Amino acid sequence: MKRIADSTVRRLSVYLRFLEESVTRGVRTISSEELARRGGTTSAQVRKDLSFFGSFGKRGLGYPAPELTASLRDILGLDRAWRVIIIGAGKIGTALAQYHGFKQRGFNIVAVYDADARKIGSRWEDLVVRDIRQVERDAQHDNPDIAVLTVPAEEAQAVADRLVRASVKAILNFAPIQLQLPADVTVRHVNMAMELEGLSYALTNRERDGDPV
Amino acid sequence: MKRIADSTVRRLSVYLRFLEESVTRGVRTISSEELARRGGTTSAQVRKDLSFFGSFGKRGLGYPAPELTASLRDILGLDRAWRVIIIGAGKIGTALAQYHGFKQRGFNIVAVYDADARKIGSRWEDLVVRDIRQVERDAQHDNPDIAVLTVPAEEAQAVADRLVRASVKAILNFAPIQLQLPADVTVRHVNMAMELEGLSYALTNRERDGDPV
DNA sequence: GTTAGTTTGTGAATCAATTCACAAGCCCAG
DNA sequence: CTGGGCTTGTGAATTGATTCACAAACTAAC
Repeated sequence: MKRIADSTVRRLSVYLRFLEESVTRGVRTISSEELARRGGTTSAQVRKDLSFFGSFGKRGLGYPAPELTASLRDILGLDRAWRVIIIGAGKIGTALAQYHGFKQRGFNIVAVYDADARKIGSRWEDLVVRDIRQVERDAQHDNPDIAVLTVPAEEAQAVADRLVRASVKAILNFAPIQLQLPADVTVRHVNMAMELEGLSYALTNRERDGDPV
Repeated sequence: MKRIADSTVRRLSVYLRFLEESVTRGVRTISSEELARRGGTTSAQVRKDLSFFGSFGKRGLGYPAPELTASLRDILGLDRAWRVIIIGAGKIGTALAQYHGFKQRGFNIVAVYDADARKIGSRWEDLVVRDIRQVERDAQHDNPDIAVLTVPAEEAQAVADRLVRASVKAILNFAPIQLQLPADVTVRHVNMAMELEGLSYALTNRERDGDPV
């Protein structure tokens, strides 16, 4: 199979969310045009994205919503539960750990870690904050699939190195630095400072880039 | 001036962060090669990105770190303070409101809104949670530049419409839906569910896409 | 002042993503 | 069971982003 672009996978996620909502509303069939409108793209793009994975629609009719939903869940690997650990029991880490939307979508938080002795041992719902230094050892029986990194930028690389030693193959990084990692580890970045700066740029250069004010 | 790609602006942000750190360490000069290594890209890419905005380096030597930092701050519009409002006083909104890194970088939170009567009126640091229904009126004197949207997906579009009426021109959207907005409003998305699903896809299809396991 | 060694800035070339455009296939009405 | 009206699936064309590759410009050493 051909390599699928990141941007394609992102869009599948967007389609899936809208599809799930449509299915609960009882929608049976949906067109690429409708998916495009709600996904902020074009119908050709939707059809091309889906065509990488197969032929899901009926000409003249559209896509069967429940079946397409199931196919996308399968493609994205969402029909199993993933074991997630959170590193960093600060503001963001806390908010994420308490957010139940993750578990609902199959991302189960199995442990929380921190380096701060004052936080280690404290309890959150049914989890106890553990010492980051035991993550390599813990990983041998916990087998975490995904690590969410919410530590300060200065510590992020060192923690990431630990995670690599613990055989974690996927990292969601909230620290505003580019992690240096082996090629078999997948990283996604969530960088609010970067997004805000992007907005700052857009506001500052509005005229330049041709948006009518 | 030519339209600058989003991906370019994102990278400038990354370069800036590393440059600021380098300057505090006393670094005087930095090469495109070094910026590339720390920014997860190539030296040609760094030079091309910077060349859209001018000629900042000296051949044979590299870029003067303090001057380049200042230029990037200027390009990104970071030499002024931006007025930010947060909509949604839930877990994420709370975490963001309390995060002082924003103010440090010139993004001042001037108000927090919610629709829930139980939250309205409660105090956070020096802010009082306001009723979302007054955002249009408040905007006339508060003049917010950027709105951070941390409300449930179902409400996000309705709130975004309010923000448009309040003349907000930039939105940072944490809700997992694609907002429909006029062309003169810039949106950036932070979608953790999407990023996690991207990791799920990568883990599921690891072999396919050629990463040695 | 000359030379060796660097590193930038940038057109040209390549690679990747998106859009176009239309044949093929399906539904439904009559 | 036939024709009109839609919508998919997909090569081809286009647009956009990245990488290549090298002349130009600088430093430092002698």
